[in-house]
Amino acid sequence: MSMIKVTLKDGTVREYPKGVTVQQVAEDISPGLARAAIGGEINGAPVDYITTLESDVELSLVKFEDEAGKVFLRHTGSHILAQAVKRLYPEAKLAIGPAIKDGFYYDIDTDHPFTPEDLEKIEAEMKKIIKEDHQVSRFELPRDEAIDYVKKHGEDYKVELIEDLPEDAPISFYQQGEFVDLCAGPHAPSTGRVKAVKLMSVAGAYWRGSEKNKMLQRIYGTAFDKKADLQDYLDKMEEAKKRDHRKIGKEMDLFSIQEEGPGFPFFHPKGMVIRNELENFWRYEHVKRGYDEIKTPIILNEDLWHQSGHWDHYQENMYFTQIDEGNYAVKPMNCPGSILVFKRKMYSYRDLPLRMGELGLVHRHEMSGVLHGLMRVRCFTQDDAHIFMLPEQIKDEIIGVIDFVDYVYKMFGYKYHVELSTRPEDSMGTQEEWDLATEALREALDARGLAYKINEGDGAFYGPKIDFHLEDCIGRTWQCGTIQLDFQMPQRFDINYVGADGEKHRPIMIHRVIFGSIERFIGILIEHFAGKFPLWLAPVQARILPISERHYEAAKGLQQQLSEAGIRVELDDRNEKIGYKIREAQLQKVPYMMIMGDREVEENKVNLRSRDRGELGAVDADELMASLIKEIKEKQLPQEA
RNA sequence: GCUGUUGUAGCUCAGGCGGUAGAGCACUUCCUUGGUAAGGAAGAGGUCCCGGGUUCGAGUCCCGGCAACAGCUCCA
Repeated sequence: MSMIKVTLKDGTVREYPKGVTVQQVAEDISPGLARAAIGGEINGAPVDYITTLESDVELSLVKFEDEAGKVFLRHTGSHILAQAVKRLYPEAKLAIGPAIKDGFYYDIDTDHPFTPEDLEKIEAEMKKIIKEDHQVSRFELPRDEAIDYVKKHGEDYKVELIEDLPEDAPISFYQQGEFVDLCAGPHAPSTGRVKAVKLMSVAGAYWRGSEKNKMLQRIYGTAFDKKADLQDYLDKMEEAKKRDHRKIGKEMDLFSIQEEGPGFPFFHPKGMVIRNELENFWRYEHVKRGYDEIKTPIILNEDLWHQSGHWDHYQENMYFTQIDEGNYAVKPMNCPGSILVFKRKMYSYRDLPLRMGELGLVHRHEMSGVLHGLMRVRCFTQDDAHIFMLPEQIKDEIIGVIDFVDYVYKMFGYKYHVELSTRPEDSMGTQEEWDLATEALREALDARGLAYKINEGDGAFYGPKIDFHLEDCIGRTWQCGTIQLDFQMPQRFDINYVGADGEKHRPIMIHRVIFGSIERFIGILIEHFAGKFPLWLAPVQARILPISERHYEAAKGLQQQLSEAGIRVELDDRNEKIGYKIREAQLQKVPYMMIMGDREVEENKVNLRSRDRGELGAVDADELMASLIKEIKEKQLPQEA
């Protein structure tokens, strides 16, 4: 019998007979390890416990707590789900069922719509399957036999999947008990390894992700190897949902979205404070970086949109209107307006780069199903800017914007990831221009050493873009900042500058936003801080809480003093106990509470309580004011106790 | 837009089998003047999302809209 060498992660080498399984190796290394681990990786590629080793390999074992281990387990979870569904609904056809972040799903085609009660039944059946502890085994079939096999079982979707597999790909099946599924693996060794499972929700999903195809039912679930981990996960999700900007927005009375205007948010007084602070900050930072500010109209003649290409490439997202006999459109983007401002006069090459910023209100007809609080709306303010420049200025300008975005996001304590979106199918311009533009963005990213992923075909219709994505409370990511390089609009609008040679030349254009949209950015902001805004953004920065009526006058004096210093302060002179007033202020996430009773009034002090750090003790009124102003000016982030 | 779920007081929610609505919080008034997360009492407050239909009678049953939520697709 021939022997093979298995090199383990720690460098030790062992010899085994050819055909040894990963599980046997694990058992051999340490008796019991096979219970603690779930599979392995060979050269970084995950493999099952049941995988047999045919030649010399480097093997590392995957444990339950590893990310890879969770994927194994959840993949098996999705098979258990499919098995349970087939037991309860034998006519159901299976599509695909992968592991995803935090769980798994399975797409199922059946006329029976799954209700929440059905999910409970299915989950109960899954627990039975887990208890039955079926061994998971793998087998391969030649292509024809594989197709016959799934056809025989009426799994039409699987037929399609096999037909689309590459010619030489092995076609593998996984079996657990009576259930067999086409699957590349890897899997947990047995269904009993899945110790905790929970079905989360059902939703529609198109077969192969195309809305032209039939909509299937997707059941989402999650699985863990310990019951306690599942509970932790559910608790965490519960906790995260408390940060939902829609919930906090209502509780703190920041904004609302009414039935009368789906996707058109209303900003309340306290929400406006945040908006205005952000805009003030935005203006200050833009002036510092050499931007001018403009404002262009919301409604413009239809011809303009023909010229810009929006008519051909963006029409289904636009709102239209009529004025006198003329056709007009509500702007979905600010660029054409900016270009008209550029075109009003002749610029010299000495004026470039010309950076024109605009807090521009745009309207886009988004499909009803995609609206989501402030994150996805139908009218929003882009913190836009268009940079007109010479070809040799491209790289520096892009880098300048990348640094600008980084500066702003870091200031809020955000983590972000970057994507580079390339040419979409519906687009204009030549491939050379697109290649050039894409390459310029790539170079700038590389120059800054930023990691990014490529988002194929997701660019704007006029150019490729760099996208900056921020996370919400439950880990969904939202595109905020973006930098788009555009060779098209300058041509379409025939804009020029006069070069050193006295001739006309075509400038190149960058479209960019930092916040993305003020609305979305506020949504992210709310979830990021869970409503506990830094002092400079807090709608109410301080609340004065007098102990009883006889302290009202001194409290009013302090309120006056703070207001005059520009601090947003409220006085709670309701006839309530101090504990009650503190509770309310705390729930409203007011950064500072100033308690005034006999002691404080007598000594011209306040007893300061911080939202994040609790009681801070008596502070002299003047000192207090100075420290508040400092904290606001420095835009300090909240400090936890 | 598609699939599923939901829509009752300002907010969060109850209302088995059809008989014109209830709780807690918030609000108003009174009592209480209380020192770091809810003092007490009384009161006011509802086109039960909208429009049809069935019925002697619809918050409840049927049909059609609208909106929200989860996901898909699409995007800042």
